[in-house]
Amino acid sequence: MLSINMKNETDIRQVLWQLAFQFKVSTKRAVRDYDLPLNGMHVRLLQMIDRHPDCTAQQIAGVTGRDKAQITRVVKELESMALITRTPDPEDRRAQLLSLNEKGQGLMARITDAEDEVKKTLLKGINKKDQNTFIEIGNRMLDNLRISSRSD
Amino acid sequence: MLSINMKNETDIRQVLWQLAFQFKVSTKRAVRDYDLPLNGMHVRLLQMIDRHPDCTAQQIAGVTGRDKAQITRVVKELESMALITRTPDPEDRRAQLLSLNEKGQGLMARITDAEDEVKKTLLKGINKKDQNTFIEIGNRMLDNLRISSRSD
DNA sequence: TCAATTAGTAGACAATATCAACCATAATTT
DNA sequence: AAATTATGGTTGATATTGTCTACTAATTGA
Repeated sequence: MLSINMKNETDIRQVLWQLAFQFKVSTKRAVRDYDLPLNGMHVRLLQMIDRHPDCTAQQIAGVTGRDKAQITRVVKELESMALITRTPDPEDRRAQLLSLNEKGQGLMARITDAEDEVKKTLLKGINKKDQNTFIEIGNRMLDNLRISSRSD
Repeated sequence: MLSINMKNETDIRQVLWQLAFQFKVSTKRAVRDYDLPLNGMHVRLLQMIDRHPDCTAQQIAGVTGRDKAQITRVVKELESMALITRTPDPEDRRAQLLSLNEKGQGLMARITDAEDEVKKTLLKGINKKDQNTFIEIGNRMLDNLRISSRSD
């Protein structure tokens, strides 16, 4: 057999890409199964706003690494769906503070249910210690990538 | 401080999404820095074909989980860029065997260079054992997701 | 032989990402 | 204060990626 199989060894890239893709697909399906009229970015932003109340679009763009134009659009959609409210930042009249309204919070609770199911599937048979190890190593990788892109 | 921060604990979702996104961005930048006229899917498919010579579009769709229509399109683009060749499968005249031609192989070598740099950055300071642990746990998660989506 | 599958294609469309130009406000410089 | 520069957000254009349906040709199985 020798080293003929080298090209087939599991690559970190494969794992990352596949994992992200499969997770996205699973989440999408779960959200759909819960009859939530939301796409991936809607879900993502609602979560961000839920986690960071009174954040600004700019902050979300920074944390997620997405383009601010994209954030603007999704935020506008969420507002037109009456899920979030935008209030001008008293400290800086250019900025707007984002927060979930009641309807948004209700939906968020159902999103959480849907995602918890996916998480339960994802983590089946993986003990707490391994989960933490995975997250810890993953975060170190993230730091590596973020640092390198800062000094572009 | 108490448990006020619970909502901010690092979530496996955050790690997966961020990692995939940042990795994609880094790879894209690296490919661009090498002046390779390719988008993400081009790169992805070239890699697949390089790793699995004489594979079919269907196999790629299966392994990556992507829609076969999408594969068809990218394959056609790669062919029109004269990077791959399609030969009818003698065993099954519906199928076509994909392989890199000389130009494709040359490009592939440069893609590998670009991606190796990203990988080097990603894995900086993470020892081999941790890398393997990460991949191993990641693969277990992948199996979980794949199994669950089979029995839809 | 005939029905059910399967590999690939094509069209339409939704979702996500990127880029540049722009406005209003804020911060900085002179 | 006036001019300049930087920042938060918006808009438009466009590229890329993902999904769904319908279709053809070839294969498989009963």
